Amino acid sequence: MPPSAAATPPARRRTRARGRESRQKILEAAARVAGERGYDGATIARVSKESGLPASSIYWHFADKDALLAAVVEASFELWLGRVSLAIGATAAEKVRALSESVARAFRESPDFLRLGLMLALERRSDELEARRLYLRLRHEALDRFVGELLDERSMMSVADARRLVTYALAGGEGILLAAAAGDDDVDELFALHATAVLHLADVLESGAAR
Amino acid sequence: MPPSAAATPPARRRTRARGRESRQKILEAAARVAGERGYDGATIARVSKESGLPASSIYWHFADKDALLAAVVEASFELWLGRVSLAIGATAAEKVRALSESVARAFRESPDFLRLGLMLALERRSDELEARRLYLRLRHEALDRFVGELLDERSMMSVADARRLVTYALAGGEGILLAAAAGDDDVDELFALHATAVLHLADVLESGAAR
Amino acid sequence: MPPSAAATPPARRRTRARGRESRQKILEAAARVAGERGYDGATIARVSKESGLPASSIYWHFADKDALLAAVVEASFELWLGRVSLAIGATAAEKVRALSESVARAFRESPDFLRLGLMLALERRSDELEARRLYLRLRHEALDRFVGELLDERSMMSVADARRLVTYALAGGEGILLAAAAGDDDVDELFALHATAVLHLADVLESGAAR
Amino acid sequence: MPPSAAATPPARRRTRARGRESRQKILEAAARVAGERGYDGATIARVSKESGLPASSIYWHFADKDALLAAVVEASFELWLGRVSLAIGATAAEKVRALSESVARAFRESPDFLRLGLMLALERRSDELEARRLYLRLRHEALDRFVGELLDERSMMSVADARRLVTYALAGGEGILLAAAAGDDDVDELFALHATAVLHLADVLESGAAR
DNA sequence: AATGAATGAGGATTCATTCAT
DNA sequence: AATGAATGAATCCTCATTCAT
Repeated sequence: MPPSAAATPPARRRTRARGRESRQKILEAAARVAGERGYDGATIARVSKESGLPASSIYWHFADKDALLAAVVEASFELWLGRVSLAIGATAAEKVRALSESVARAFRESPDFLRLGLMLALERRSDELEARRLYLRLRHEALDRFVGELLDERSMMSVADARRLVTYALAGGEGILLAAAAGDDDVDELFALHATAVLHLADVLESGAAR
Repeated sequence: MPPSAAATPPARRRTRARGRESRQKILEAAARVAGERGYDGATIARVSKESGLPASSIYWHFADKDALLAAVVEASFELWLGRVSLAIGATAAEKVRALSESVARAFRESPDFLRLGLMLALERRSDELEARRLYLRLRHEALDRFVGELLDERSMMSVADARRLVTYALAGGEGILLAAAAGDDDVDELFALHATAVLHLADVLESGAAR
Repeated sequence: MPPSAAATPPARRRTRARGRESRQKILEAAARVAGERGYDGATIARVSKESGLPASSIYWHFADKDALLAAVVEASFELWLGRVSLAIGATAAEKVRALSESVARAFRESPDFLRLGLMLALERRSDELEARRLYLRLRHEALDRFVGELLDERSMMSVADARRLVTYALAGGEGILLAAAAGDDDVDELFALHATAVLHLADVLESGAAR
Repeated sequence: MPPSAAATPPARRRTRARGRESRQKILEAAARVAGERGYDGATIARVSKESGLPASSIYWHFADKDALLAAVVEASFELWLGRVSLAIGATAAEKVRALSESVARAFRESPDFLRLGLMLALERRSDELEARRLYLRLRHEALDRFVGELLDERSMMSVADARRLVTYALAGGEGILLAAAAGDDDVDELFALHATAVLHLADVLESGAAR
């Protein structure tokens, strides 16, 4: 049924500006909804209600639902990456510790976006989703960047090992996020354990005795 | 209304038996579909086509979609738990190693069911899903059982620490499953790293220096 | 879904007796349900749940839904008519008064059945309902009987006038039932007014000045 | 997404206007169908076919079936009330007679809408219907208005008596409508009797001898 | 005398999307 | 830069009914 005109029609401003604003509102609403109910659950109607804009307006800003969610993924990922401070430190141990910590922080700060990402990763449908493809690509790129940061100097770890380590560090973080979603609430302790584990693995890998 | 005479009295139990069979077919079809496309993607129409039974027949066996998926979760979980062989071993280290290994095996063998579980865990909708609730409860119970197995003798680990360790072991496994879904394909290596990490954490926790 | 076997399977008794019993239970359940929600709302599933018998058992006792509701109408009408004591009295006035009173009583005592009747009367579907036809026929017959009772002696009223009077008496009662359903709760007062009105009309009609 | 240039600026307000039109068409179709087959019988599919608009369009204009039928009730009631000309007259008798007549006329002219109303009034389901609630409320308001018209000058009747009288007048009309639906076809004569009866009751009530 | 199981048709409602303005 | 209105396909689920046992 017609959405019965919620807010007051705001004084006609710069149309361009309004445009950006609306787009932003839609993106935020979509991020919220998709973070809560996944790709399928993020219906256009729900995004419309949440953003206050009619469904047809969403289609003015985005080609279709897939494009909208891809845009959400892109924007959110950017924000998230920004939050993951670079792993700085003189020794490898320091760098690994810094990496662990920043991952933990980033996970604790953007649970909504990450939940969406994980849901997208789990999807297995035949019609490939652009949003999913993009998430996986960005995740991959982030992983590469972390590897680079870990290695840039004379490290005793091989590239392959560094990649393994970073992959494990990330996967562990995601697993903890999942455990949190499943109700295991001592997330902080889990992250602490994870840090210990990753440090140990770094040690092992560096000393060459790797797996 | 009443027929004039009695019918032929032959071969009893046909419909009864067929009922069980159909129920099973539906359950299997639903498990397959839901493992692939999640709760929302597991439409009744899809399950109907996959199982060969009309949609209305599905409703004879299950109250609604939620009850169907809850039944899937229950049956699959049972199967899965059966696959996780008990963690036997004399020393704590042996038991931890056995635990790691069986978790790894179980994860590699039932990826479909676990994917469904992870998707359910990530859902965050207002209308609570019975299927989700059940999955979380069963996961919790399994965790408890693992803790019990780890502790039953004179262990130097506190109950709390054992729970932490098991939770981390499980979360890590789930994270690796996720990483696999995200395209990191060296799953075996990740599980190897995970085993090393869990063993190390067990050591740390046992020596009392627990965080 | 399968109704999960509610009551204990009662000790196998005379099958014939059980048959009548079941039929009765179904009839009562159907009367209740149909009195509450009308013909369309009286679904076989609802009657099944209310009676405790499976839907297929209902079809063993009744050819189809229409036949079931027709049986309900027949049985209920009989009961109802039994409650309307004959209009006895020496003078016409006394008889009219007796008629009014017994109608009022009967209406107050069988509201469920009467509601069903009124709903059936209001139906206007192309596929004629047997239940509806039967109700209308029985109502007509009851009306005739009342007319007969009013007239059997040397009355000054013409047959046509008596029929008019009885029709009005009945319609008024039905209207009051409706008003009650609509929330006008002083039903007793309305029946009192109605009695006064009918008596007056009897007077008018008898004195020949009838319209 | 944004087209490169502006479109031609001609003839505004077409879709807007069509919207009202469609809504009206749906409302009319629904009134027709519901008047014929009641609430349950008024399926969305039927209304869709009758109105010429697809089912999904009906849901653009109305939240759900209940809201649609409530809108039907509201619109029809308004029309109906408009038809019941005010009860004017110098003496009470004249006013009562005018009331009777206008009620009779209104009943004869809007049988479809009234049948729907009566069916709604008779419903007794657990999930309360908004359409039913609205009908009852409007009927109540109309009753109040009639009472007001009957009383506004120095009348010898108490408010309570006036209310009784009006309630009886209305209930009688409804009963006659029902009798008509049940096949008693001398509706005009019944209304004549009813007028006589109501007039007499007014007399009785005014002379203070009220029951 | 019953009943588990099945089924096609139809129930209300929501979906993503389009189009004229 | 938007948005009211529309729409066909799909959603979940219920319907009356049948049939083998």
